[in-house]
Amino acid sequence: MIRVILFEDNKNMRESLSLYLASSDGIWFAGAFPDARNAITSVKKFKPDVILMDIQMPQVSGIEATIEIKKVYPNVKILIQTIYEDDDKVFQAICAGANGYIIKSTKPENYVNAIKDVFVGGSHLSPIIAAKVLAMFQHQFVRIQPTYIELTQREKEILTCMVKGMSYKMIADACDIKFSTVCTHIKNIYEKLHVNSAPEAVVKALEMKLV
Amino acid sequence: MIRVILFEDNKNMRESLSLYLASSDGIWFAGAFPDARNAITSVKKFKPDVILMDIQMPQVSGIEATIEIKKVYPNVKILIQTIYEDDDKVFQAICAGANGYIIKSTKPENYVNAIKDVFVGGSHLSPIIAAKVLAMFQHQFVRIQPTYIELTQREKEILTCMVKGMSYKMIADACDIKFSTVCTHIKNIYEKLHVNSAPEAVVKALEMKLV
DNA sequence: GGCTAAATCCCTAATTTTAGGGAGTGTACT
DNA sequence: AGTACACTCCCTAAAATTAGGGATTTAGCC
Repeated sequence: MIRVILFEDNKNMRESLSLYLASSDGIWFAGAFPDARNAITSVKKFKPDVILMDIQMPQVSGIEATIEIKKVYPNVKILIQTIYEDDDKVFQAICAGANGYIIKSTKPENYVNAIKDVFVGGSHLSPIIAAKVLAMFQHQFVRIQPTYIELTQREKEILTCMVKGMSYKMIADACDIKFSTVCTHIKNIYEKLHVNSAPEAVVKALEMKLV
Repeated sequence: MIRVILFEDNKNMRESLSLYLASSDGIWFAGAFPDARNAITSVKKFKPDVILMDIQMPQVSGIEATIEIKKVYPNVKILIQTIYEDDDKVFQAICAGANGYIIKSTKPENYVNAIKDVFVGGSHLSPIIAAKVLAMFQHQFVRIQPTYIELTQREKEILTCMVKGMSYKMIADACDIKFSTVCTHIKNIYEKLHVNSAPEAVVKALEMKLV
C-alpha cells in the first residue's frame, strides 16, 4: 500500500480527489490539507510515501512547500498537480525537486498511475509538460552556432585555458610554448571572436560552447 | 488515423510490433524497416506522422537517423524505443530532437499511448527515463553553493558588467561611479570569490549563476 | 615548385588591470 | 551612542594585457 497525502486549497477538488484516492487499489489515503503552512509537521505525522501537491495555494505555495519538504525528507516523492503549464512554474517545480508534474485536466486514473510511477522511483510527466521539459533541455544543450567560427586546435586549447582563469604566463607553461606565442594566439582568437578582452572572450566561448 | 512507420533491426521485435500496431485503433501502420540507411527517402515516401525508432541499429544509429530526419522534416514526431536507459543515450536522443523515449519492456499498449501523445504535440517519457531527465535537469539548474557567497547589490551589478565584457572605465560610466570605486568593488569581489583575475571571476559568476 | 594556413617566435609601447595602502559618508541595527 | 557594513573616493606602483608591427618553420594542397 502506498501512503498518500494531498495538499489542495480548492475544496471541491480536494474532496473529490480524496474520495477517488481513498477508493483506489494499492493506495492508502492518509489525509488532505487545504494549505501547506504546516507541511513539515504533516509529513512527520502521516509519513506519506507520495505527496500530491497543488502549486497555487494561499500562504505557502506548493513550490516552496516542495523545497522545504525535500530538505528534510528527500525520499518522499512529491507529485505536482496543477492547472499551470507555463514554463516558469514547470521549471521551478523541477528545480524544487518534484518527482512528477501532472496537469489537473487529466483523467483521475492518471493520478493513480502517476502515484505508482513515482513510488517505484520513476517520474511521471503529463505529455504537455514532458514536451516543455524536453524543449527546455534541448534549448540548454544544443549548440547554436549561427556564425560558424573556426578556431584552430591550438586556439581552442588556449581558449580553454583562459576559461580556467589562467594568465598568459601559466598558459605558456601549460602548453609548453613561449609567452609571446600565447600573445599571438590570443590576438588571433580575439579577431575571430570579434572581442577585445579576456572576459569577453571567455563569455563568448562559454555561450557558444566552443570549449 | 495516425500514420506510423517503424525502424527496428531485430526481426522478432519488428514483426510483433508491426502486427500489434497494424491492429491498433487510430493507427495506420505504413511500414517497418530493419535499418535507417535510407531513412530520409522512407520518410519522403511514406509520410509518417510518427516514427518509432530503435537506437541500436547496424550502419546508422537511431540517434543519427533522428538528427537527419529532423533536419529535413522537423514536424515529424520521433519516438525513441530502446532497451538502453543510460544517461548518455537519453541525453543524445533528446538533443537530437526526439519527442519521446520509451523503454522496450513496457506493455504494448504503452506504445499506442505514446504514439497518440506525441501525435498531438506532447511528449511521452517512460517513468525511468523521465526520472533521469529530471535529475539531469536539476543537476544543470539547481545552484550548488556549498560555500554560500554573498555579493552586495553593487557588486553583483559590477560583476554583471564584467560578464558583458566591459572595461573598468566603461563600468564606471555605466554605474555612474568613479573609476577608482570600480577598482575597489572589483577588489572586494575577487576576495569574496577567491579569484585573482577578471576571466576567473566571470567563469565563477556564470557557473555559480550569481548574475 | 608555389601557395596557404597553422603554429611558433620576437619587439616596442600604450593601456589596463591588480595589489597595496587609507579614508569619508550614510544607513541600519543593537 | 556605538558599531557594522555598503558604498564611495583617492594614491602609488607593480604586473599583466592589448595593439602594432614582422618573421620563421612545417605541412598540406594544386
